Amino acid sequence: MTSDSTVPDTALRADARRNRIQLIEAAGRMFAEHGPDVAMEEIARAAGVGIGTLYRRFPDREALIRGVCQDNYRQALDEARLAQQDEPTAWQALVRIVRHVRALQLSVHLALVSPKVHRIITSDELSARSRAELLRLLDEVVRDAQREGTLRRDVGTGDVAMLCSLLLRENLNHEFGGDGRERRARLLLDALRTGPPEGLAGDPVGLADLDF
Amino acid sequence: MTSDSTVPDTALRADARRNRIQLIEAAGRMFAEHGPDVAMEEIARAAGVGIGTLYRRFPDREALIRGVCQDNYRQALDEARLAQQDEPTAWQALVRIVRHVRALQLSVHLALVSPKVHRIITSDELSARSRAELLRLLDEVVRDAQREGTLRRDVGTGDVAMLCSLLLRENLNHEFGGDGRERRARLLLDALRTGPPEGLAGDPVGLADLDF
Amino acid sequence: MTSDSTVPDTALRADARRNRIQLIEAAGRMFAEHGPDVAMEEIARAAGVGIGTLYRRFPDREALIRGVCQDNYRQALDEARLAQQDEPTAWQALVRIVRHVRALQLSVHLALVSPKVHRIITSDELSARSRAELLRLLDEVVRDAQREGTLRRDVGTGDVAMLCSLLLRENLNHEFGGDGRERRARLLLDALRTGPPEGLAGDPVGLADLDF
Amino acid sequence: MTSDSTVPDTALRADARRNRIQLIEAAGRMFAEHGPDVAMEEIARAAGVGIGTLYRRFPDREALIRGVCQDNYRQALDEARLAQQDEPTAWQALVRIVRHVRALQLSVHLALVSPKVHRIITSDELSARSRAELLRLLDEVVRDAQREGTLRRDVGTGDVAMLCSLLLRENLNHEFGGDGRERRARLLLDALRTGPPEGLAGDPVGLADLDF
DNA sequence: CATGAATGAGTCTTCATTCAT
DNA sequence: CATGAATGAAGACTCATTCAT
Repeated sequence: MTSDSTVPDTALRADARRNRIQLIEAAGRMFAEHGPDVAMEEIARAAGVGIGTLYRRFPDREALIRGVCQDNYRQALDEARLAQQDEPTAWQALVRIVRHVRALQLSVHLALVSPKVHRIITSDELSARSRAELLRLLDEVVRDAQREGTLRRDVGTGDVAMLCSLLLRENLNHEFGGDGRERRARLLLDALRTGPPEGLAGDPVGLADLDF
Repeated sequence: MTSDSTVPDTALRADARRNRIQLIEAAGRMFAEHGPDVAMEEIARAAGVGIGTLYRRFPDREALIRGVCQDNYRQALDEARLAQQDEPTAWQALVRIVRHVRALQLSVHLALVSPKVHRIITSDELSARSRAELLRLLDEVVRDAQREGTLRRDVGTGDVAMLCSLLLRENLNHEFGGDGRERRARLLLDALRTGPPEGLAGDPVGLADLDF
Repeated sequence: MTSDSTVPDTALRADARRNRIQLIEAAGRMFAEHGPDVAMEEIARAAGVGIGTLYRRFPDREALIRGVCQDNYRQALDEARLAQQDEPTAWQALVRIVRHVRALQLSVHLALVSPKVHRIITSDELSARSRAELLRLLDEVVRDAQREGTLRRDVGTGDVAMLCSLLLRENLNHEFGGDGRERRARLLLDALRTGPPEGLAGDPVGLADLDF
Repeated sequence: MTSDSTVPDTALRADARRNRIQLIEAAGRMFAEHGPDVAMEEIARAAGVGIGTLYRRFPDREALIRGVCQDNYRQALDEARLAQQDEPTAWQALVRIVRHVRALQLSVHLALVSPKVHRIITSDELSARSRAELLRLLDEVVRDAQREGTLRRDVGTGDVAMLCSLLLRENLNHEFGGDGRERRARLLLDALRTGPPEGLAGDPVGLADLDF
């Protein structure tokens, strides 16, 4: 669940490693709920450790954000690999990636929310590596799907990535109601398909359930 | 550019009204660049007034946010009305609305960024009225477009609104490079059309120019 | 009710004089209720004038405090003179002065409350004159009462003044309940009388109705 | 000198407890000298700690005021208990209480000075308990003295308490000069005695040495 | 003259980070 | 190592006073 190539897990005593994991998880939860400026002390409390321990593990807020996002990227990469391996067609792999690669949502949200966080994440070496690997994999799937004839030939991997990114910008807290997320994903996939649109599940969404 | 039905402009002395407008504009710029927590003093400086003047006009940060968003909503509504009036077909009106109603971007961004701001905006009476009017107008256009046969019949006004919202979640500052925005809008519109996709302008976007 | 030898009333236009009176009265009320630090703007509002008008009449807070207290002292002096004139015996005059010279309460309270105000009042020329006159008059009454044989000979005018001052320190707002004030005045007078104590009106005060 | 049943001293680290005591003492001194609105930073400086430490120990001004007054009440209660134990007659105990229970002076002064402080103190649970205990004790002494025949039977414990309160309203800073305080206490006690007044020590106080 | 808008210095309070226990 | 106490810089907000309308 949590890992960090810079500070190999095995270099830490069992209890120290447990603290690190708890901190990353707690920080992720707190960032999601209260934004990237939550009080460090709140995070420590949520992780069940003292503020001093937090700072021993992550020398400042920036390091903690990096830690959380690295964890994020690694999970996303794992999920994407599984999708590519398990699905019979490239299109199905793409669909699964687009619809289910949620792990990145927190990182994207944080970057979106704060220019400072954006800078932190884009300049992080470790995340950059996972990101590159992830895009390489997406690129394979995209090309395969185009070779299959299931994906429009006039879109590039970058286009697909941008649409994914759009989907990831869903609000972490106050979501649109109901099955909105699923409908949006399907509509976007329809935009990418060759051939006529699939039917949409559920009823058309009316004026209600909009939060803006 | 700026207006407010609660505190009619004409109730303010000329200089006071000018300050109010400058403050709303400066605040909008600063919120966009630095998020909803910019120092109030920075905003005042950007508007070229003293901090006291800011607080005289807007008793606290919340009031200022409300002011900015009310202004936003009103502009969005004006633009949407023009689109409906000027365009020959409902589909073209819809396209124009989807692609050009940018006025709301700041409000949506702010709401997205902070649960607190989300609460402030959704509970603001004046914004609520503009929002309702805007949705009513969108609803008309959607139904007309469906009657024309240009818009898929299995989507509702809410679906369209949600896709707009997705587009509005573009990043205010560090944009994807180039014509990304335009391509995304077109792809989304393709998802809504009846009939085969239009051709996309420009070249497929590759792996470069992605900011996550 | 209000007067000021420094700025003779007749030097002011009718409306200006009315403003001055309203300001002194409003300031007195606000000082009593909210202490000597009430916002100047509140005072102006209570007087029904703009803040600019207040500052035109009293160049700063200190001047306003002086104005209020001068008014106070003058009223107190008037009341004391009446007591001396009207009462048949010196003891009765003293009793009336001790029990009824309430006009000074606000000034004493303010001086008690804030060292700064204390300095302002004690250094005010005009108030000083009234105060001296008041003490001279009290001195006469005290000596007369001692000559009558109704007042203990081992107390001086200063002692009597101090007891008055004690009584004036009653709380302006949150008073002790009921007839406490009257009982306290009688008890103090008993301490000054020759001969046995008069009976106290009302029932002994129990533990209830104490606010400290 | 300082204690607090809510936050037992022993629950604090040695250095933290020392800070708490220093803060209460410094705050008491500063409140007495400059009123209940002294800058928090001044208090911190006077206590020799940083502003942050003050706020860690007392989350806001109100809490600090409560802390100071709780300390006050407890000291007053201790002194009163000693008086009751040590003095041979109830009258002597009463005299000692009336003349020497000075610990409360600061609390009474603060309550007198500001309605807000008054509210804070009267609504504080811990102070309320000490106050009740203090009054219960005074009640015993009053009844005993009446049984002894040394205290007027037409006064109640409430009357005595009110006179004490009057004495406590002495000015904290700019006192009347000289032995005024002692004379005032004696005069008040004379008002409460059965039998003829005791002689007053010192010379009658003249017109000088009056500060209003 | 009266008004109320503008100004900015002064306070309170929070929180990231450091360091003694 | 873990803890939580101490610190002070930073930012929100208030209000006395000045000045343009």
